[in-house]
Amino acid sequence: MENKTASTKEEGFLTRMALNDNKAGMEGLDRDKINKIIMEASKGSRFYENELKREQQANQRIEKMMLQKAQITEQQLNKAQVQVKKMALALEKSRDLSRMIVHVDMDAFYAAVEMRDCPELKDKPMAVGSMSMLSTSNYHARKYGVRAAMPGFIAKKLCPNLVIVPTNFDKYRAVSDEIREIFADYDPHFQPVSLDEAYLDFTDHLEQRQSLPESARTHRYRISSIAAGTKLIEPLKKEESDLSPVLFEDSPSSSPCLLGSDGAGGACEVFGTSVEEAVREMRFRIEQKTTLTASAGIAPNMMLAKVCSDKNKPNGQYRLPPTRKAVMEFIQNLPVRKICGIGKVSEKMLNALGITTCSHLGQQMALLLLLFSETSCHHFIEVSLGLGSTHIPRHEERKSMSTERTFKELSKTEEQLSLCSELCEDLAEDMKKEGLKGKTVTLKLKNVNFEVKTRAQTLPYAVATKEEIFAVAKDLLKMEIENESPQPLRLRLMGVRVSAFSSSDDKTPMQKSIIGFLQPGRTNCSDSSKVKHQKPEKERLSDHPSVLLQPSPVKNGPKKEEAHWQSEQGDSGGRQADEKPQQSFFQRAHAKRLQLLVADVSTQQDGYEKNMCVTASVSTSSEESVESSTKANKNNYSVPELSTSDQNLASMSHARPQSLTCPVCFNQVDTNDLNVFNTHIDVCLNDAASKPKESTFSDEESDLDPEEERHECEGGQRQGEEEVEEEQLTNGEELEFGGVYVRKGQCSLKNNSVQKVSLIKGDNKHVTLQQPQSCHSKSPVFVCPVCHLTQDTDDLTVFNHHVDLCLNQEVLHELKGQTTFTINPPAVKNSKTEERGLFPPQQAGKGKSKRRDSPSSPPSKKAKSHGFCNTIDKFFR
DNA sequence: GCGGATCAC
DNA sequence: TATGGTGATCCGC
Repeated sequence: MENKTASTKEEGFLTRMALNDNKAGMEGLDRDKINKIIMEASKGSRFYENELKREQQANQRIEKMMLQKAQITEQQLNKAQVQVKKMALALEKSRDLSRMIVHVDMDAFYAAVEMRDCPELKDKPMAVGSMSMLSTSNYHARKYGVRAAMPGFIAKKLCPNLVIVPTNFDKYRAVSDEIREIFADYDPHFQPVSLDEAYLDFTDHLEQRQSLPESARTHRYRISSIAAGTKLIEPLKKEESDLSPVLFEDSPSSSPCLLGSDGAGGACEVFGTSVEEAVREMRFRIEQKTTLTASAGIAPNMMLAKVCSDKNKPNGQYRLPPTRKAVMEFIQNLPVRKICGIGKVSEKMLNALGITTCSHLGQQMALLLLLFSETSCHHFIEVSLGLGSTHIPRHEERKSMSTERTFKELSKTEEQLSLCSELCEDLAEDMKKEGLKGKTVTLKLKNVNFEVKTRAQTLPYAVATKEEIFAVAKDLLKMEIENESPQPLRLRLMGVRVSAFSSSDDKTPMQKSIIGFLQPGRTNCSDSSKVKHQKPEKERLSDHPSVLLQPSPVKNGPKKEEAHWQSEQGDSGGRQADEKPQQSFFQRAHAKRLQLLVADVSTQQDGYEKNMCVTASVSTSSEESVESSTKANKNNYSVPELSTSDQNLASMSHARPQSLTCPVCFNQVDTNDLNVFNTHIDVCLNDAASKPKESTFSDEESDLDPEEERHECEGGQRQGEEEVEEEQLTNGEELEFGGVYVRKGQCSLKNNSVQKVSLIKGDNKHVTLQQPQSCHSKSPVFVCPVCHLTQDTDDLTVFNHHVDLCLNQEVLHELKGQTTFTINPPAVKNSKTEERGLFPPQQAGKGKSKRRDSPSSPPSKKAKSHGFCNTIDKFFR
């Protein structure tokens, strides 16, 4: 019995992890032997157990699907069949066989580059990566079952002689640039998929090619002594590498060289005018330029081209003729797993229905229509007809940016917060390079059992700086820590992602945005103008199993390492994050007010700012330690020193594992439930509204519990500074700045470093900026009066910038007619007409669907802002 | 909008 | 000793 369970488990694991000899160079291997070794190396590990769990989940999905299948009636099936026929007919009508789509894929790219640069590796089994993970392997190693995405230590068991070379992305990027230069000669709008892969549309080139003189289709061999057709395996010498092919260069050699001639140009080869010849020429040029080989597929659409490029790998090409007959024959026995977008799980689900090839897909379409989602079915039916994208999409804007890191178990809160802070810093740096700002921050966690969790929060404004991102990520992390307490979170990976990027307008000056809004009929080319297609009503079983398909490989944006390159290709202009934005009248007026406010406060900030310098230098050094250890060995993450502010954070979260700080009353709210927390804030805001001119600013310490108070006094080293500050403070003094009142805080206790600044808005509601909460806290804590989030900075300029951003967002919302932040009924009323007049219908619709909480709506995060009336007129009155 | 899951490279 | 990082999409809530 036990044996049986064990073997079932092993089968389950192998379903996911076993060698698939799909991959080129993997045919005819001793599968059983290889799988046995993989199993022995994996069994009992946490990874193994997690894979089993996932396998079971997949099986449950299949079971559910099979149950549904059993309930399908003949009638339903017939009806679906009619529908399928209709769909197929429509699709057939739209079939376009006129394009010449090429998919190029470098052979074992990273490994090939390393072999080129280190000839000793040529005859050895080698792989690129680390003992933890391999990126790719050469063909020699593949004979042993060593493949990409396999951990190096297992690969070593399969092939003890395996040489593992660490990755060198700079090098691959450089080679990739060379290849892409060639791609651009055939299709200037080619689409890179990764460093070593791209889709090209050869249609236009072929048209032009017909009238190209033979000389323009003639290319020299890089090394003249090598006869045509043989592979170039010698390493490139420096002086040779500069020899370039004749085509597309202002080459003087107008007359074709004779094959095998030893003249100045060396041996030449003349390429014909057909698509095969053109692709062969491109591959030839790649090889001459880089000494690396590429494979290519030629077909009338991208889906087929991708499959074709795999057909004659390595160093080969395959052309699928552009006829319906040829396409359908090609598809006939093609395993579904070969289709881009159908992965392990989808394959398994389809297999469970008896579908293994694309022709099965066509035969079972009616069934699939009843069992799968509309998106999936659409993809399936297209695949079954051999259809795919016939035009290569232009550069698409990225939708998210993230950074994540795997490390040895990390369980201490302060270390986790510190790491989180670093990830945010790295991410902010990357985002700055592309001038991105996003509204959604997502924290990703993987525990030591390989269980992955994501936690996201969407803000009403876009964030970009480390402080802004960390402010959110930190809260998300703390929440998870608290949820797990008293057990610690035992992490092996942490990641931070920012998405929901603002449109280019949001990144550019406010003035432009406003003008854009006010110009009737002009589309404000923002992300919100790109509205997703509304899904039509589904005509299927209500609870269908879903297969998550990647409808088109091209939809995937560039991988991170290509982002830079992409932006060089694309427009990218005028989007620098450090660009000083032109300010609108509104912005200037408001900024001035804030500056006055901040200047006043900051005269009391010198002490803090000095401390900030210390903090900054500490975190810089810790960044380096991670940076280097990450690059050298990802699994050797060393915990950096905590910055002072992070230590404070850590200790705070330790002291109060179940609480969040209310930005209004500054009491700790004993919950980790955001809804509860929001309700609390709502109550506070209501209180603040009903009790103007007091209470938000409390000059006694009753807000803090005794324990908190004691903590605060432990630090003590800032006493001197505190005293100076106290001298500068006038208790209860209010300063008015154009309708915004600032009341400087007072400190009744010597050691109390609490300094609160109340903004009293036109409607007499108090917004509080909170300064350091405790003596040992070297970084003051600012709570944004607009978004109410703790801003993890003690730099007033940064904080000021953040508040500005928030306010700007609100102004934008106002102008768009999104009235989230107003409580003024008239604003709601007005906005409706504005929506119609000024915005494209989708946008108006979006605003409508998004934020029309009825008055009876329960308190929510969105509602919490209702206490502040940040309408334009109120702000700038 | 969120979270889990799948997929590609 | 040891199983990645980045980006995208889909689906069910």
